[in-house]
Amino acid sequence: MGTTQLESVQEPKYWHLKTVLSEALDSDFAVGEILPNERELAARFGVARATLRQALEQLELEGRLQRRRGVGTTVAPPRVGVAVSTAQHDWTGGADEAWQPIGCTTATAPAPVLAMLDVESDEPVHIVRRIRVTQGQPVAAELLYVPSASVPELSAIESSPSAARARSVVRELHRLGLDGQDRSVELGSARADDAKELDRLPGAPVLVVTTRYLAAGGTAAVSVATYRADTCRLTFGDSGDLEISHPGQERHAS
Amino acid sequence: MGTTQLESVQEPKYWHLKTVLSEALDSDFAVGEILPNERELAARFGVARATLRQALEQLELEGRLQRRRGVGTTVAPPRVGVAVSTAQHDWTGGADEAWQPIGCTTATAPAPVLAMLDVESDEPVHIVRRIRVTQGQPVAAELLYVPSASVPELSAIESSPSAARARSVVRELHRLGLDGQDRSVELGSARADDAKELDRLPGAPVLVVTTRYLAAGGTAAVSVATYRADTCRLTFGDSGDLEISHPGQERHAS
DNA sequence: TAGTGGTCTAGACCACCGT
DNA sequence: CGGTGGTCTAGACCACTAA
Repeated sequence: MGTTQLESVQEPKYWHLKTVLSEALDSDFAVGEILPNERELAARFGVARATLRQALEQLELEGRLQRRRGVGTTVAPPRVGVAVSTAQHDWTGGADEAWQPIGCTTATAPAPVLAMLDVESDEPVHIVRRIRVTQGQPVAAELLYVPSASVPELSAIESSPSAARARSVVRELHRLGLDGQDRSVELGSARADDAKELDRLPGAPVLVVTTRYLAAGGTAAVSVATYRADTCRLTFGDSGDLEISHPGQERHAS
Repeated sequence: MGTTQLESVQEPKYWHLKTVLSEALDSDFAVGEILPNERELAARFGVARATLRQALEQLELEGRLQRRRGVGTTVAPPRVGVAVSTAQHDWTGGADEAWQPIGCTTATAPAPVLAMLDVESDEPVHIVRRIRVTQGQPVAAELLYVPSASVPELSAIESSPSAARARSVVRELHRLGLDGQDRSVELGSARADDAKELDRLPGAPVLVVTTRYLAAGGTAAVSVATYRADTCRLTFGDSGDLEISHPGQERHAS
């Protein structure tokens, strides 16, 4: 009769811990503040460190915490909204929020990408490496696969430096007007090279945005961009191709 | 001199394990096949079970494996592409791929949702619960927040059954033509109730799609949909509002 | 060098599923 | 019931950062 939910102790410890910590973050901590270290937190809650870590991992996954080896655990700022639509493809460099070409190689594309490109399996394509920086922080690393056919004017300058050739490829790509673009988003884990660019450890959760750029009835290029899942909120502006506003830039815990 | 990368053994065991397993999955296993259990796999690779589990978790995160308590670990099929755009909002029920209204309550919206709605903090809104099913599998659970002002014709029938009222709200919502929709995607972990609908454990990784439906110059409704991150690939059709095709329905390991 | 988070171990018990 | 994955423990050592 009087038993108010005495049976529901089936809840795992780490899950309960996560809830408690989450509420503490809302009320007792400011953004950027550093938490006590894991060993102390574990002792304070009377659990093993592995259990405490399971809770912290969840909170980091949700973008509430940020952990750095050798430093500590800090309260993360709200996720930054990054626009993923309306031809950011048109900006090459410089601006405060833009893609920065890093380098360019020529090789055959991996199978999943090949399936989206209109090229032969053994035909090498340009692979441009770009980094997206927002508010001083790297948020995404991209591989842009561009068939030679899409940038016919690029034959002679093969021996130019990698970063310069990257810019050339992107510039040439601009000359093709885009007819549209297919896009998909899925969860992934950062490869070693992506992790390095994103200042994360390998295996960190990322949002993989695959974009197929359509031009002249075919696939002009394919982009595979990996966004930091802990710090990013991808925004899409479907409002009738109007100017995209910056919707939820400010959002706080409540 | 002749040392070819002898120093790079800094790679964590679980990371190397993941790579080895991933390649084994590509070559030696078919979709749906069950793997040896964790204790045996750990023994076979000469690592602790916790380490083996770390590798399996990564592979599950990437949608390569599916694990079910009491059953075992199976090879997952390729992720299913689910369209997240172009008014699926217009289908109420029945079709093979659609939202199924489950129930409806009336309460005040949580703070983040409130910030997107044009209502007072204490004003209750309709909260419609819907499930999205694709190919017989539940892929998403949604909470649709609808201010009373958006569905003015709905006053009298308060006492109808929950599922019926859910359908009514959605039907009424259709009468407003949509002017557009803002959408964002971020990583989250499944709440207990969502996890139940999605046939997953609480905390499972999900893609949270937040949509703001615009009508008559204001926000007509806000949808918060949580998609299973392990089985779903969200697709967006930006190709000039054309008919959306079903792009990567077939993709295999290579 | 001291302190942090990241990795790893070798166990134990529990919740769940099918038989 | 036996077997599976899920949770939890109490340690140990390592890689990294900053003072």
